[in-house]
Amino acid sequence: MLDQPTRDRRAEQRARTRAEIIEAAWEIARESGLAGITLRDVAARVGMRAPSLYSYFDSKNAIYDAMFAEGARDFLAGVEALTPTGDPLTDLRNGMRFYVDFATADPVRYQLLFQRTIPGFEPSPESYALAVKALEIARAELSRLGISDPGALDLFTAIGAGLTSQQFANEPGGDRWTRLVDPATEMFYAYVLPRQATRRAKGEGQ
Amino acid sequence: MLDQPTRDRRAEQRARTRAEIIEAAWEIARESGLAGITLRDVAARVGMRAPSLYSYFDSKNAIYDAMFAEGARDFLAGVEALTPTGDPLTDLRNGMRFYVDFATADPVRYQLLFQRTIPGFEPSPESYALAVKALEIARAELSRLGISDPGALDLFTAIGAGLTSQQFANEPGGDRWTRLVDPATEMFYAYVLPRQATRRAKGEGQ
DNA sequence: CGGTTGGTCTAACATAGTTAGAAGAATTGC
DNA sequence: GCAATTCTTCTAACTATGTTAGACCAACCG
Repeated sequence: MLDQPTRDRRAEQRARTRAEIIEAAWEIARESGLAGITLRDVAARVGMRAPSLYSYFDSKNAIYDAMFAEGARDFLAGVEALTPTGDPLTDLRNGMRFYVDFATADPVRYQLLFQRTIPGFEPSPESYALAVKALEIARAELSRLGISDPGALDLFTAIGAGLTSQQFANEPGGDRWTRLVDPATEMFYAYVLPRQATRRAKGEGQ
Repeated sequence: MLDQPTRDRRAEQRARTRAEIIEAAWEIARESGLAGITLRDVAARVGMRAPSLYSYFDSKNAIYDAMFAEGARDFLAGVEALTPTGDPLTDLRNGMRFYVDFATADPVRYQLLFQRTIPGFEPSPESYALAVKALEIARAELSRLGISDPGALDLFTAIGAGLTSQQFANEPGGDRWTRLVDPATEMFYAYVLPRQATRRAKGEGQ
């Protein structure tokens, strides 16, 4: 029973250091912006010199990618935690509200996840898949609410993205746009409702 | 009649060179992205070395600012060229259509004007004022259509911005979101119409 | 205990934006 | 017409940043 060490202490230490590096990068990003991250600063914050980071990440973009993956996991977890009530308007409102809250809770994270703002950075397929999965859940949920037109989902996400991006671009920290989540949801729902009814009447929905 | 030279040839030459530099910067941006502009490349394209550009612009960001101003002037000219028909739905559609077309016609220009994507770059007040003026025209137009609720304008711009940003972020070059301009406009109009009627009935509008 | 692996370092490179200061060209003033 | 001034361009260099090469040292493994 005392044979083979079940823990790989080396790997554990390595994972801890990686997490520490990511955390330092988040801190710097929140203080100086996403683009304000420099490897020398990150390294200094974890008590290293810049080149040492390359034992843990292949490149600066690999650090961004790890941050992206972390953010995408948080987003996915939040989406999965949404508990549909069955009332379409309420569920739509909660969905858009979650999106906007997620964005305003950590603008830097939002910028990394949903805006193409780091020159030369693209998330790896694995990281991106997390974000895609969250959207797929949203799509399935809308479908469950009877909104199966793909254009409707695109329109819905565009409204959420528009409110958020306008907020950040024109009045960061304020709520001039984000306070429009409820009316925007009502607008959207009022628009898709009759179409949905028509489709159902024609036997297209289910 | 032959006294004082009415033309300042020096200034004219200077203005020409400045324009040439800006044009070279646009070319590089369209080829390699906004962030792909390097002063050495720009200089090479106009037959100079990088430091010489500093005779014409205080910094790289000053070049971005001149590009921003040029784009904002184009946008403003387009907005002013919109000729309202008086039919609200048509005018709204034309307005959003113009915005989306302007964006897709030159993504790099759109990125510079409407997204915060160049680290450390902020348009100068003079340049920004041009963009603000365009929005002011849009606001006045909506007001003329009877839509005087400020939230309505914000919602309208958010929809346009959302469709555009989703298009660029998720399917650059395609039309999955931009083709939703017409339905989105109808959705918006159907939403504000009754409210507008109510306000008018109450004597709030004019 | 000796060899291997892994982590950290210093030194250095390439590419950026930017500055200093010299050299040359164009314009202006007498 | 020439001298002084101003403008333009250049080379050289500085700083900052991502990244690589290679040495050193400690920890682990047989």
